[in-house]
Amino acid sequence: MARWQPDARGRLEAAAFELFRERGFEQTTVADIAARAGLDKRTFYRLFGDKREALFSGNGHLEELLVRSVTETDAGPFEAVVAAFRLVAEEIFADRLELVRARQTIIESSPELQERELRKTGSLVAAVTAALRARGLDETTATLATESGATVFRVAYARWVAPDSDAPLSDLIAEVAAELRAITSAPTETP
Amino acid sequence: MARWQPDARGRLEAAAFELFRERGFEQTTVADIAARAGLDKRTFYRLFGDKREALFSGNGHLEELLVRSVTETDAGPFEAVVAAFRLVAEEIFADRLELVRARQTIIESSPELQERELRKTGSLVAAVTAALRARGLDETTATLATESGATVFRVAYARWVAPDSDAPLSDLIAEVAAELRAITSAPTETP
DNA sequence: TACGGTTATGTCGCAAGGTGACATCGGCAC
DNA sequence: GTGCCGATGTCACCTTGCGACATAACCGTA
Repeated sequence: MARWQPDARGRLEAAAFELFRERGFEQTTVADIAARAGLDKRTFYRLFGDKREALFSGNGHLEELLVRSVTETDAGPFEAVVAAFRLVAEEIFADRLELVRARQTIIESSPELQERELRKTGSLVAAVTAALRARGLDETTATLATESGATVFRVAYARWVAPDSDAPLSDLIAEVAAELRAITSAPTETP
Repeated sequence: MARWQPDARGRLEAAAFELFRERGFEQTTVADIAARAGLDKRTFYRLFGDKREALFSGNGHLEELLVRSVTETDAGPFEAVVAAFRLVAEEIFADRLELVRARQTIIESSPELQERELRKTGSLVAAVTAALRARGLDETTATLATESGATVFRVAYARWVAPDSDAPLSDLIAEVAAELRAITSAPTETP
């Protein structure tokens, strides 16, 4: 997979991450990234569709894990999705807090990157929904379960990434899921 | 608000909408849009931050309506959000099905526009969340209620826009909200 | 009505994103 | 070695988006 020098793709990702941290996303040129990786701009565009994509390569792995988890359980749809996110939290995020925070800082600094992240999570959600449907659930139920699960994850994730947090992500997910149940369960009428 | 010719902004929006329908988003150049509106490319960029923005101008109005609705009720957070979306459905969407469908077709044809839409709804959500917090709710509850409400809206909206739908959007929202309650209310264990 | 000031618009130039076409070079099979 | 193939580089190009400056239309006012 690597001929001239090993792992061109990996080098580009690393270079991009460094430069985005050093100068910010918008102040970094694709040519800069390529140069730091010892490659040409054109090569970057052959490996990544986009300048932004260099930051979003782990998503394939994530999706695979989520889909597998949701597929291999018999739990109710919402529970299955929450469990899948907790698995991901432990397998992928747990021991990478600092890295995740740095990445998050970069993303928050650029509207373009926020948009891209939204789309990425959107396609994760779509994949998980498809997996639920493959278990025989109807479209609406599957979508609702996945989206709610994703919302729970996002809220928990935001708490986890916050500078003063210390609870494990997986625990936070469980807590937030419980809160969501409380809010939606009974129509509260306050006169 | 209009000096040389009336409503430059409106003319640009209309031109963009037309051209996006005729040739597609990517095949349309900002210069094309400006030309059809009888203006210059540079003028377009003074009125819109982006080529994409030409499609997302109604959002201000929407946000205002949502925030007002959520602010002026005493209902529980989730109920308040759902009610706000139903109001928007009636006030803004109800009699514009064809327009909305055309717009949706355009958006679905371009990843860039999908990202933008995601961000737009994201900022709507943020505004509504802020409104709920102003009512004294804590961050997590407010976020969860808003995000869940938005999910309900999205699912209902998707059904409504689908080519074979006929039920009013507002009714669909109510139905989907009920389904969400069913899914999250009781932890289903299927051994 | 002539004036100056304000404001929208036009013109010009340019950096950067993104892409197609073609050249080149390293490795591999034979 | 020869020759092929795939990864990379080079070049040219279009579009987005923006800064700087020029221009023209409208406004109030004397």
